[in-house]
Amino acid sequence: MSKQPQLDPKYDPRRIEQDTYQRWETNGYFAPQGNGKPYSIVIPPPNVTGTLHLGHGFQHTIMDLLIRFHRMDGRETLWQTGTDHAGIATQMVVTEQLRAAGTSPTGLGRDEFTNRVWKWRDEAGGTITQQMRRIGSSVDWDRERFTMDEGFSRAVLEVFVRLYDDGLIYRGKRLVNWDPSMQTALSDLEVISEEENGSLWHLRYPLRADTRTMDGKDFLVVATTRPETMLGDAAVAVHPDDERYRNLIGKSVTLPLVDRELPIIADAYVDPEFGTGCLKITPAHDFNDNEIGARHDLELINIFTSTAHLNDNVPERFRGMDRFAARKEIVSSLDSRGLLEKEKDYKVQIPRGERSGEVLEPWLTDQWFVAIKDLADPAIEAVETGRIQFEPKRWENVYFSWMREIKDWAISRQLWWGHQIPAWYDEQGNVYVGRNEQEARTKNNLDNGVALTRDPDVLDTWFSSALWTFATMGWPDETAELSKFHPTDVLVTGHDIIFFWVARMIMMTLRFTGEVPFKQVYVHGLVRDKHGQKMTKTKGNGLDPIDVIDGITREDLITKRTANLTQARLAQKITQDTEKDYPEGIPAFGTDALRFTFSAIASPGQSSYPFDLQQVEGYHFFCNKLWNATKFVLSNVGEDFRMETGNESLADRWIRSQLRDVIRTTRHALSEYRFDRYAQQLYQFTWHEYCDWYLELTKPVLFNEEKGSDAYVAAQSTLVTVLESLVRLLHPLIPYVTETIWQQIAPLCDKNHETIMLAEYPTEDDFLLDEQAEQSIAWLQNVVTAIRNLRSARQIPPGDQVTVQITGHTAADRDAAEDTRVPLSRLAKVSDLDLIDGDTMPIGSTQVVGNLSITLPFADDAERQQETKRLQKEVERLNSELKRSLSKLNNENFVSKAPDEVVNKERDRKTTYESQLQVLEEQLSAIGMG
RNA sequence: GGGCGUAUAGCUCAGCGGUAGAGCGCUACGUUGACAUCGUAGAGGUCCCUAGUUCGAUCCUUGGUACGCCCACCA
Repeated sequence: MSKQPQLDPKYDPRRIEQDTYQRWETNGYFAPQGNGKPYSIVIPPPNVTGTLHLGHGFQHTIMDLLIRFHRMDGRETLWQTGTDHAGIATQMVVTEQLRAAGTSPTGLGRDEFTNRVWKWRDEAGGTITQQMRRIGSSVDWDRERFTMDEGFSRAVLEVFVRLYDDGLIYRGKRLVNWDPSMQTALSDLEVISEEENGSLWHLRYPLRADTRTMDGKDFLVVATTRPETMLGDAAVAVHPDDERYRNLIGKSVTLPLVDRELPIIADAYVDPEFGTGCLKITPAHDFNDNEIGARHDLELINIFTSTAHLNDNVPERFRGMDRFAARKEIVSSLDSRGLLEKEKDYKVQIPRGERSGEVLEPWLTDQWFVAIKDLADPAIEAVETGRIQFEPKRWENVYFSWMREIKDWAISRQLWWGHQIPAWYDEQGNVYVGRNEQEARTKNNLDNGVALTRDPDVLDTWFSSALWTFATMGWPDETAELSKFHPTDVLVTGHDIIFFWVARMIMMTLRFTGEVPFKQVYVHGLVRDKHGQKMTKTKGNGLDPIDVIDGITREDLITKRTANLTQARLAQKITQDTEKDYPEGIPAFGTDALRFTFSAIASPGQSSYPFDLQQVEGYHFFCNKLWNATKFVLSNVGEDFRMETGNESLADRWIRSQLRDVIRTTRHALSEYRFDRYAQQLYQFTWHEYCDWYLELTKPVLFNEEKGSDAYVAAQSTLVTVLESLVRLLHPLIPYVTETIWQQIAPLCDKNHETIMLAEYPTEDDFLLDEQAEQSIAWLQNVVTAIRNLRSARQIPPGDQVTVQITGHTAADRDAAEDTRVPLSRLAKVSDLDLIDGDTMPIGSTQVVGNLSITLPFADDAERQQETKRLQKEVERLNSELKRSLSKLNNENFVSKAPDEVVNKERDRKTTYESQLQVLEEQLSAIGMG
C-alpha cells in the first residue's frame, strides 16, 4: 500500500473512507489467505432488488467485525457474499415497470419477460452491493454468487430431483394460500394474519319440511364471517353431544340461493358455545372445513377463479362477480328472503400476502410440496445436541416449537422469475422428474415420440436460499472450499427469518451434506427509529445508512421520504416530522461512527434497537478524539524517534498494564458476541484512560524533560506502542480511521504489513501486568480528583495554583506522592505539596480519600465560613454510612453467616468511616474556633 | 388461546445475591501548547408492584400490572 500523506489537520471521514476501501478491494485483502484454521461466514443474501437499509447496515457491521477480527487473529477467513433472486419481490418490481410502460408480463411472454428481469438485474441489481462497500464490508467479491447463477441452478435441480426420488417431494391438489392478485400459491409463512374490522352474519338455512329444531324452528342458524362462501357449502355441522341438535344429525337443510341439499353432520370440532353451535362447512375454501370435509367425505365445491371471482359452480346470477361484491349481493339476497337473522360488527383475522398485501384465499390447486417430517427430525436433533447453538439461547425454543409442529412446505409458485420446476407432463397428465427433459425421458423409458410439456411453475425463493451455505461453495461437486470452509462458523441473522431461512438451511444442509450449515446462530434484534417505531415508508421515518454516512440536507431528506407516496396527507405529516427532527438535515458522520453505533446497540436480550443519530454523533466525536490523540502523538515524535523499552515510568507501565486488561476483556466480549461491551470497553480505554490520563501524564515529560533522555524516550515509545495496538484493537469496529492512523504509526513500530487488515490482532501477552503501577496511578487519580473537588467547591479558578497539605499518610503514600509529584502538580495545578507528619491537622478545606486527608488552606475568613457548611454535610453523609455499616456488623447472623470476605470488607469500611469522621470533625471544630 | 421478551437516572440502555453504572441531555466554571467535535466539577434513581427465600434481594422464587413480540383454524 502506498504511503499516505500526513494526517489531515481535521478528521473528515469523507476524505478517507472511500479511497481506503478501494485500495483494500483492488489489493485483494478480502480473499482468504494464510494457512490458519479456517473461519467462514456466509452473508444472508439480500434481495437483488433491494437497497441497503439500517438493518443490513447493522448486520453487515456485526459480520464484518467478526470477519476482520478473525482475519487479523490469524484465521484463514472467508466471507461469502451474494444476492438472492427474490422471486416475488423482483417479479413485482419489473411488472410494475412494465405496467408503467404500458405492457405486462403476459404481453411479453415468459421468455421475453425473464430476459427483461435479467437485464434489469444486471443494470440495477448492483445498487446493494455498492452500498455494502460503503459500510466497509470486507466480503470476498471475487466469489460473489447469485441464487440463480449457473452453479446454483445445478444445485437446485440436484436437490429437487433427489428429494423427489426419495419420495420427499410430491405433487397434490390441496388447499393452499392463494394470492389472487399475484395469482400464485404462497407458503404458510408468507401469510400475514392480522385482526381487522369485519362482520359476523347469522344466516338461516331452512330445514326440510318434515323436520324441526327442538324449539320448533324450521331452520338452522349458522354464523359466518364470509357469507359469499356459502355458495360452496357442502354440509352443516353440529357437535355430536349438543342436545339441541341431536335429533337433526343425519337430516338435512336446503342451501338457500342454490337449493342444494346439505347433510347435517356431527363433528367434535364444532364449539357448541360459539354462535348458535351450527357451523357451515365449505371444504374448498376454508382450511378447517377442508379437514372436516375429508373426515365426512364431503364434496369439494370450488366456487372461485384464480382471481377470486365466482366461477361456473355457482348460480348464474352470481357468476363472474368479485368475491367482495358477491358478499354484498348474497347478504342482501338472503335478507330480502328473510334468511338473514342478524349482522354484527366483529373482529376478524384477515390473511394477507406478505408482499402484495392482498387478502388471500384458501384455494384448491395442484401444487408441489416437500414432505418435511424426515427433514425436520434431524434438524431438531442438531440443535438439541448442541451441534448448532443459538445465541441468545432462548431462540432455540422458538425454533423447536415451530419445527416440532412443522407442516409440509408448499414450494411451487405460479411465477416466471425463479427456478423452474424440473418436471414434465405427458398428454395424460403423468409427471416425470429429471435434471432435464432428456433425463426425465431416459429414467422413465419415454421415447421422443411422447410429447412432454414442462411444468410452468417455479420454486419458492427460500427453496434455493436454503442451499446457500453449501451451494455457494460448489456443491454438488466435492470442492476444496466445501472441505475447508463448511460448515461455516456462525450465521448472523434477524429473528424474523428463523423459520423462513435458518430452519430450512439446517434441514437441507443436513440432508445433502451430512453437515450442519453453521455451528452457531447469532440472532440479533431489529433496528427501529429513535422512538422504537418500526421504520416504514408510510411513516416516513426511515433512514438510509448512506445518508448517515455522507450526510443529507433537510430538503433532500424530505424529498426522499415523500417520494412515491400515494396519499398527500401522509406527505404533509412526514414533511412536518422531518423538519422537526432534522432541522439542519444530517451531517456526514462517516461509516466508522455508524458502525460504532451498531456495535454499541447490539446488546442481547433486546429484540429491537432504537437508532438515535445523537448516538452516531457521539461516536463521530470519538473518532475525532482518536484522530486528535494521534496528531498529538505524531507531533511529539520527530526524525530522532527511537523505539526503546526498559525505562518506563509508572505512567508508562500503568497504561501498558491497562491495555493488557482491555485486550483481555475485548477478546472475551467478542468471543461471547457481546459487541456492545467490546465497543464500550474500547471507548472507555481510548477516551478516559489513554486520552484523559495517559496523554496528560506524558505532557510533563515531553514538555519538560530533555529530548532523548531515558524518560522522554520511554514516554514517546509507550505513546506510540499503545496507540498502535489500540488502533489494531479498534480496527474491526472502525476500519477506516484506524487504517489511516495505522499507516502513520505502524512504521514507527517496525510493523511491515501493507494494511492493518492483515496485521495481527493484539494479544494479552503483548503487554505486562504491573500491579504496582496500577496502584500508584490509582492513588494519583484519587488525589487529583480530590483536589479538583476541593478546588471546585471553593470555586478556585482553574488557572490558579494551590498549596496542598496531606496528612494521615503511610510510607506507601509518601512513596507514591514522591513518584507522582510532577504529574500531580500539573494535573491538579498544585504548586506546593506538603506531606505533614504527626498529629497537627492543617486548617482548610479537607477531603478524605481512604486514610488520607487532603487539605487546601484557607486564604480568608469568607472561605472559612463556607467550608463549615460543606463539612457538615459531609459529616452527615459519613454518619449515615457508618450507621448502616454498624447495623450490619452488629447483626449476629450477618457476621456468622456471610462469607468472611464480605464481613471483613464491611469492617474495613467501618474503620475508614470512623477515621474519616474523626478527621472531619476535628477540622470542623478547628474552623469553628478559628 | 398458547408461548416469549422487557420494566434500572430526563432519554437510550449496561449491570449485579453484599453501599447503583455508561452514553446522551441538563447545570456551573474554563480560549491550560491533540481535540470547544474539548476539559473540570455537579445535579439527578423507594432499580414497576406484591408476597416469599436469605444474615442480606434491584438481582432468585410466587402472584400481579404495563408495554412489546411470536405462534395458533373458533366459524
